[in-house]
Amino acid sequence: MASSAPDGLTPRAREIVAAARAILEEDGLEALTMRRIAERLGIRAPSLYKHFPDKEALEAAIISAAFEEQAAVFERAVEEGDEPLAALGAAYRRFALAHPHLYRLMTDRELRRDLLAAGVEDRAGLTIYRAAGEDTDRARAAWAFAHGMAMLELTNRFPPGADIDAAWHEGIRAFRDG
Amino acid sequence: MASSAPDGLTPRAREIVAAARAILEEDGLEALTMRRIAERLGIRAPSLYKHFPDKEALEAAIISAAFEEQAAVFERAVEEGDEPLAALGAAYRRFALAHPHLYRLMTDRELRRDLLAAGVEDRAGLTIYRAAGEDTDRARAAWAFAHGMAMLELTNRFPPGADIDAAWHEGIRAFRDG
DNA sequence: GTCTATATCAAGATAGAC
DNA sequence: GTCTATCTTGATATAGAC
Repeated sequence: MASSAPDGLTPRAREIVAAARAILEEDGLEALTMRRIAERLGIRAPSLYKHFPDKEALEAAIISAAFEEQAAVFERAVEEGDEPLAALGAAYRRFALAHPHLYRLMTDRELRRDLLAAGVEDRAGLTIYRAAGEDTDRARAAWAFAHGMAMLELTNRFPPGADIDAAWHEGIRAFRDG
Repeated sequence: MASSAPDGLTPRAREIVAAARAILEEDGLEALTMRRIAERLGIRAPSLYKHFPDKEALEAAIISAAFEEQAAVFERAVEEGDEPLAALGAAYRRFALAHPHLYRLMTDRELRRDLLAAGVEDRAGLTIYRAAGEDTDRARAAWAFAHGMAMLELTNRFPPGADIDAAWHEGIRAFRDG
C-alpha cells in the first residue's frame, strides 16, 4: 500500500518532501538538514528515518518531483510560444531564477539516477531535442548554453550591469541560425 | 617584507597554497580541510592561521593562482591555433577536464572578488572577448556555452555514449557562423 | 612558526521504548 | 509513527605557551 502512487511515496513521505523543498528554496542547500526538516514538521529528526532510509533518498525525491515540474513548464512554454527555441530559453531561465537552490540541487552534481523515478530525467531533454530541430548535437549544445547562462547568472559571474538578456538572445540566435 | 611578491604571499604561504591545491585536485573540495592541509605539511591545523586569517583567504589564494594559470593557457591556445574560437573551446574543455575540482572551485560559486588578486578574473575574459570578434554579447554567450559543456561533462549529465566532441563542434560552429 | 588544549558547533544516523 | 538518548564524526577557529 505504501507505493501505489505514481511517485512511490506515502502521503506522509510526500509531506516530508514538501517541507524539505520549502527549506531548500528559502534558505539553500546548507540549510537542508534532517533536523531542520523535522523541526518544520514539528517532529524529531530520527522520525524521518521511518519514511526515508537516508538523506540521499529524500533529496532524490525532491529532485524527481522537480524534474517533472520542470518538464511540464518546458512543454507548456513551447506549446504557447511561436519560436520553440526562444520560448524554451526563456522558460529555462525563468525556472532557474525562480528556484535557484532547487535548480542547483538538480543540476550541479552527479545524479543518483538509481534513486530517481524512471524516465523523469528524459522528459525535459526530449523537449529540448525537439526545439533544436531533432538534431542531437545541436540540442546538447543549446542545453549547455542555457545551463551555462543560468549558472553564471545564479553565481553572479557576469560583470555588474551586464546585459544578460542580450547574451541570451545572441545565443538563441546562434543556435537558430547557425 | 611579507608581500613584495606579485601574489602578495610569503614563501611559506605559497607552500601552504600548493599543499591545499594538491589535496583539492586529488580528493576534491570536501577533502580540503584545514586539518588535511596541515597534515600534508607535517604541521598542525592551528599553525595555518599564522599564514592566512581563515580558510576563505586560503581558497582565494588558490583561485587567484588558478585564474592566472588558466588565462595563460587560453592565450597560448589562441596564439597557436588558427581558428580562435575553436582553439579556445578546446583549451577551455582541456583545462576543466584536467582540473575538475579546481575548475569547480573557480566557477561554481560566488566569487569573493575582494579577496582575489586584482585583474585576475578579467584576463581570461579578455581572451574570450577577442576570440568572439570583440562582440560582448556573443562573447558572454560563447562563454556560457563552454561553461555549460564543461559542467555537464564534469557532473556526468550527458547520456552514456554521448558524442560530446560533436556537441562542442556544433556549438563552436553556431557561434562562429550564427 | 609551531605547539597543545580547547571552545563551539553541527552534522547523519542507530537503538530501543512507547 | 514518534520519542529520548546517544554514537560517531568532523569541521573552523582561538588562547596562550614555547
